[in-house]
Amino acid sequence: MEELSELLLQRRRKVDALWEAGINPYPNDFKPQHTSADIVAAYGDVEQLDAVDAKISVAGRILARRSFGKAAFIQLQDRKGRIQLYIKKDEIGEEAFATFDTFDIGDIVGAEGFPFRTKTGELSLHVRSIRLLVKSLLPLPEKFHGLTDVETRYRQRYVDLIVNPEAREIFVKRSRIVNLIRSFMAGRDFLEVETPMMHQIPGGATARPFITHHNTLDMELYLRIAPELYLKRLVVGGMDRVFEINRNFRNEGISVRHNPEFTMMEFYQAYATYEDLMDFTEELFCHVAQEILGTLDFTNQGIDISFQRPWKRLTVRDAILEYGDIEAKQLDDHDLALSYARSIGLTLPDEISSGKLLMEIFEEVAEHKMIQPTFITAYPTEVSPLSRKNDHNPEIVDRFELIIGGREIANAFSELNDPVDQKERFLAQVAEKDKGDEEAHYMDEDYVRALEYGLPPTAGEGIGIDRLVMLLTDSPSIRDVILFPQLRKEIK
RNA sequence: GGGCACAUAGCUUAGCUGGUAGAGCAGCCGACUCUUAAUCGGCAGGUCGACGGUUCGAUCCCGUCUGUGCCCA
Repeated sequence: MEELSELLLQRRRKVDALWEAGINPYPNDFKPQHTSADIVAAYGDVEQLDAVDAKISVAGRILARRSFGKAAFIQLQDRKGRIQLYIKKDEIGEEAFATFDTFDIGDIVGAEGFPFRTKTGELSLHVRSIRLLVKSLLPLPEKFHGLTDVETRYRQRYVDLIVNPEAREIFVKRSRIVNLIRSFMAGRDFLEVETPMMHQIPGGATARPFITHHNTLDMELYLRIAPELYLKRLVVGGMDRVFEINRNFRNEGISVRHNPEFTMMEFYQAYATYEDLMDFTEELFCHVAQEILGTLDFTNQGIDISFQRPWKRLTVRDAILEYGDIEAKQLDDHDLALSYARSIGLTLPDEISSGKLLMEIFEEVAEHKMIQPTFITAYPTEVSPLSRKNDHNPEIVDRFELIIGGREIANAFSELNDPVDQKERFLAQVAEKDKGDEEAHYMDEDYVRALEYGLPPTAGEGIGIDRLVMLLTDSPSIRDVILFPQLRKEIK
């Protein structure tokens, strides 16, 4: 048995005392008929409440307590918010008041009473009866500063949610954002589907996968890094408009922008191009921002961001020329571009390809500077093994990434649907993998077979939901928008 | 993986040049029938993240480890 501080022993003794008195400290027979928000909605505008003879019942956690000997106020928190309760000895009786006196901050109670206003005008519940529903054994953080230690906030999110209303608001907003996206997609006749999270061949992105093992099949499996190849198989199957909102897993570093598991929406639309998806993305993001924020102009971490359309569109090359300190002639010459890249601090091998070099320079000099929504287009073919080649220039593909606040938020392209070309691109990736590139694609023969049946001309897109939520909730870290972010093992 | 910073009571924290810790809230006892960071009186609560080292003596200086944050790869 662990040693408990006096503080924790006191609570445990109270529970023991309740059991001894024949009172269950964990009953489950109280049915609240109202929430704190119901009371505000019904009586928030009513000045004279003397005549109101409503019977209100609420349940929630005691967050604060102000006692006066024969009367007391408590702050009750339920799923909708907070409401003040007024408890008077005269009203509930001597015995009940003595019991009430043993209730602690953190306990969950059920109460019944009628609405009234205090002398200072605060809408409150005048309690006729109050019962303990759950005895809490652990003290909550203090009322004024709340819980600020970030480690505890992430490890014990339940405490964060109890004492920090702004934490709860973020997750309420997150839920609303996802719902808005779902209904937007449904409104465009997209079908929501679920494809495997466990892949025999990880594909659809350049990333290191998590590896697991299936015992009965005695087979290695990979947690998916993207659903892309399965969703496009569905388009082959005639499901012309599909989307999936779900988790991807990438075995990479953890930072304010990266969690090993994160949420993406991927969607595929047959007979559409990547250019159609730029318009689509503007419409979707503006719809969500308007509903969540009530505006298209907002601030994120102190920086003004505007979703006013149309959004800027730039090629990778033009973005480098605009934001970097390099001339076109220099950038277009491989050797000059390489020495430029090294001059700005990049460590690159001599044999780096032109496409990879271009992307390295782009990420170093341009990406983080693009604060306003910007579609970056004309990606090198060799870094885009699943994208359709541009009809006029086979060195680039019909692809865009959406950058907002200096971060990649979405990635989309017209899909490569030529099975011969796709097989060649896979083989090129396999060659890269053999050379030691752990992020290169695997060969997926079945995916090529699906393309051989015929993938309609299609465009597809992935949107990082966590990063979108960060943007719309003004959160500095991805951990603030993921309920239980990944952390190291807790030390005892 | 590299650099910098942080770890003191349940929570939020102070702690000088090295002499084994102080507060607010929460808690306990008492007073108080309209408070809202309620108020007033009293009390209790600490292996100073862990392990080593230096020292007569370490929360403090040094090293290693663990966890966390920020920056970089």
